Amino acid sequence: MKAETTPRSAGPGRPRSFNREMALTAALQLFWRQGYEATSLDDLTAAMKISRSSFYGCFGSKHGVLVAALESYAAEAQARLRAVAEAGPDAVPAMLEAIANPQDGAQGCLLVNCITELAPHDPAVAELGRAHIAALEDMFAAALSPEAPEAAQVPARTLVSLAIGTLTLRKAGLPAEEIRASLDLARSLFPARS
Amino acid sequence: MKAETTPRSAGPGRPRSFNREMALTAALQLFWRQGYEATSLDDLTAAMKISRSSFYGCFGSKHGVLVAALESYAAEAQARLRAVAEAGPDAVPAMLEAIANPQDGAQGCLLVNCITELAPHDPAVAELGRAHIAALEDMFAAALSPEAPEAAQVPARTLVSLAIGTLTLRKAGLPAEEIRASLDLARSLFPARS
DNA sequence: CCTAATTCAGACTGGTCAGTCCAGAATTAT
DNA sequence: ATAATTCTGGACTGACCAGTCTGAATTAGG
Repeated sequence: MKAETTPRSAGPGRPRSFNREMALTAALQLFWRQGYEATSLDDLTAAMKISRSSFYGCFGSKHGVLVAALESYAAEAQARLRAVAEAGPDAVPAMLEAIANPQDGAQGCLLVNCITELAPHDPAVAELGRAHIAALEDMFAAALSPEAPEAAQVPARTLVSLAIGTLTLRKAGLPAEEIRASLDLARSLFPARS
Repeated sequence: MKAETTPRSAGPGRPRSFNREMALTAALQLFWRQGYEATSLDDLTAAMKISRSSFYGCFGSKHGVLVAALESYAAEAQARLRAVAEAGPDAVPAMLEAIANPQDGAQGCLLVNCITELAPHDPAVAELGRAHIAALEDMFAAALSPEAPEAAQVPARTLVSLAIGTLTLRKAGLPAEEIRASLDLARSLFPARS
């Protein structure tokens, strides 16, 4: 039992001079834009505007801040998608659009990026990835079949695959209208109300 | 006009003591398993069994060998898929299976991996990725509608998205039977002969 | 004010990175 | 043979890597 890495609750001592959430968001953006291996600790501390000591004191390691960023990202992405799902009557098309055609430009989904880059050698990332995929599936299943979501798990998974694959097309730089045509077709195959 | 990086055709001088194709294949496997950034030059030269001098003399740079490996990979992957497409009457399901459920285990498609890791900052990789995706689309379109492939371009693109997305599910470690169920559903939505 | 606790800035560490270079080895042309 | 040309092993380079450490700054309690 030695030093904790998490904030030492209250008590005496100099207070932290930065906001953990803000710093985490800056790290998240950097990982999103550049990927994990391509992001150095100097990149991170510069973007987060904290020193190396603060970084290690607060997040433990480069991998630690990645995991924290992925958890934060997954929670926010799921909340956003849930809001889309509950917003209107045609949930499935809106959800497909929200995942596969986001406003964030061509940087894709942070979790998909990290699964592709790291999952085979990083169990923590793989586990977070599976959990996120399962959450997306559940939301699609609920939208496809509100009364019996468990019966719609397979088509829900197909839709998740399709949305994720479309992200790769975007990332490769395919023209937006070509992507839209393909998504429109996909939507037509999965009627929102069964 | 100085040294060429490609084999100086014939002429005097010591002949190369390694096989370029074999070395390239070793590099390809390494990039496939580890990704680009995570693969060091020491990793590469060890796997290729050549010295740094030979590496730079033959391939020019780490990025150069990646591009060569991607070109080789794309050609072989397309040839393999073409063979699958021409093998039997039910081309579309067989092609989906070949892409999304390969025997290579959970390392995905090298080109998809590299698009995700590098495309936004690497125009050469993005271009190779788009070309490969277009080639896959053309093959699916030909399988969907042999007489008028251009009319099937949109569903073909949808199928490519789906196959690529399924690869990500595999990479995250989803159980094989869950993936199979989703692929089976997708197949049922796209009848092979129109 | 003094002490304990905590954070912070940034110097420092040993190791690794991609890429260069050179001396020597291997081969062909003359 | 000898010269010309090319390849190869591996030492070398300067930059950068993730992570550690020291000492000063800042707070609360006594």
